[in-house]
Amino acid sequence: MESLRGRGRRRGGARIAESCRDLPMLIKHRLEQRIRAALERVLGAVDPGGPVLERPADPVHGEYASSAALRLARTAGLPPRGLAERILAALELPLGEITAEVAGPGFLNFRLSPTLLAGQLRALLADPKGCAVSPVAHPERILVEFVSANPNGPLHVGHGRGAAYGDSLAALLAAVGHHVEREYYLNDAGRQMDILTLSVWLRYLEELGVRIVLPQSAYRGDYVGDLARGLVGRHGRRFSRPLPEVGEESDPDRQVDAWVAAARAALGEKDYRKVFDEALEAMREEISEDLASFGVRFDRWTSERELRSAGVIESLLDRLRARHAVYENEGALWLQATAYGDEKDRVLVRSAGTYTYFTPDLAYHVEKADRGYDRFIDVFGADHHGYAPRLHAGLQALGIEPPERLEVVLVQFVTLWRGGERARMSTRAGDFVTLRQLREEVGRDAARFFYVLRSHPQPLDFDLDLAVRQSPDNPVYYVQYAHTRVCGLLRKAGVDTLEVQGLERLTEDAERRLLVRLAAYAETLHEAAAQRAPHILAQYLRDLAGEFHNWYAHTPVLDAEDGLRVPRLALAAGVGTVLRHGLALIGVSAPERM
RNA sequence: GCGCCUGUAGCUCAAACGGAUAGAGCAUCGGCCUUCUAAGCCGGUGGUUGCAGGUUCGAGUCCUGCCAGGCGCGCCA
Repeated sequence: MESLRGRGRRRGGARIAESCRDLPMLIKHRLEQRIRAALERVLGAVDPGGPVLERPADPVHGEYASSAALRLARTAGLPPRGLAERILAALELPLGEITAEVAGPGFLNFRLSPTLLAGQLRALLADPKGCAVSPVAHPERILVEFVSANPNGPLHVGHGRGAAYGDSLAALLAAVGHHVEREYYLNDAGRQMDILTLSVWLRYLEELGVRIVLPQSAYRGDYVGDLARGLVGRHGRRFSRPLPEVGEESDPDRQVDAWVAAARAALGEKDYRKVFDEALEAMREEISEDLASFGVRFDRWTSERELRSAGVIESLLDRLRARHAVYENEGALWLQATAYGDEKDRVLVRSAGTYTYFTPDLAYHVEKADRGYDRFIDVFGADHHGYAPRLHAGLQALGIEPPERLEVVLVQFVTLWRGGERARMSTRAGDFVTLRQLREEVGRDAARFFYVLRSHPQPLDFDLDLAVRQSPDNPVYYVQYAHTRVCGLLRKAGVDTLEVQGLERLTEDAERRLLVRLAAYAETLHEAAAQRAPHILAQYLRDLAGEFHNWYAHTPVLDAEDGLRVPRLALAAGVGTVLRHGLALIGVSAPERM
């Protein structure tokens, strides 16, 4: 956990602080340290055996609570409440800022003073761009690799979840002070690309009037036909050849490989490469456009093909051989993955001489490690979970330490429902709803918010009919509307710069709840980033919007009684600032009017 | 068969290394627009947290065993 920089604001201070990184935004951590210190004074060095500080569900228990006395009562040989009293006596609280009391069976409850809350809001308003979020104590260079869908078909709604998750995660990590890069690994060299090339060529022949039968493993989505028609448009009959004769194979994989070989022979290397390149380029562009209009941009697209031609695979194999981590068996080259925690040894070079999917991917991860990141996070679909131990094994075999530098996050599947029925999603069969269709139907904001509202290890049911039909009821509008209302208030008030005095007078229950919620924003971001869980942020924003709507509906702002207008405007401005900041992190717009 | 993930209101989901009365949205029922945007607010109904044990002051959360679903277990990617 990060430690706080700088000292806390003293009570009653009207001055606006120093620089934003010195602001005491993480009250929680500051309080936590004091409690630990008090525990040590009372009991000596002990393991608190659990969290020292929690957030009680019920506001009557204060803003923070500690259950440490309950847990430590036995080892201390004291009744819980008695121990809590002693801890309380030993606690050096910032006087006038936080009050504490013993409650219930032995909880310590903490309440933030209006002065402290006012200071938090002041700090927030002084830093609208960064929301006064103090950075982590140890910023890391982090690479987040996500989506990385094979360029052999359009992105579908499953990829959309990975895109929304990965982008939001990267934004969160950056917001708490890490140096973050977003990367897409483009599998543009593998067997799947050959199969796409074959599929496009066969469709192309069909466009020219040849009767064809697609091999079982070929791609058959509509987009393949689009690619084929593009070829016809640009190149006419340039790729026209007699349909090759390919013998029957019982194994679909071998069958399609035979077809690929036949297509390559028929077209010749140059024309084969041309079809390949055009299909690849068209897919790459489509993917990148889809992502861009989904609000997702990558700092880097790493091409497998370029990695290969740079010789990374050969040097990977050399390094593995030098470390005696590979062996030959039945004509194939195997990684001794079982020696590094994997369930099975893994083939790197097939007996046919080609590489498996794993080999260039491992080389890619080695290249990432060589680039010097402190951490690289892979966002994978849940179907890849068996793949993580393999990558870890490969890196360990190379002596790349520590193992936790590679973090694999698994995002569960999206099940799509349409007309009350599950829609199957298979790239190969071309039977899927694309990310583009989703965006066009439900809109980018709603789609991104919906995706990220659910925790990523949880399978997601995406009901298209519902998402379309209920779009005005979608939670994203609820949050956006709160922002709109803030903008309306400030617009009507006609103020550019807000005075930040008198904030201590915001003492209504609803105002206090909002102040507390705003003060917790920074620690919420830290929590969400540390847990790799953007949904924590999304849920926070929804809660904040809810508390704001409630307050707004019952509290006059522009016509507030004596002297409350300015503080209330400031409070609204604080809400607007956090909503804008938080929505930006999850790629959702914050409109000024709706 | 083995491994990973999941099981919470009618539906979709929250619940921060175990904490106080398990919360939202949708749906449903009833109120609130001459007053800062009703894409809103207030209230009601709705729960044996899959089942059975265990650990302890305390379990949706941890352990064991069942049940149900998803995914994986390839010289596919």
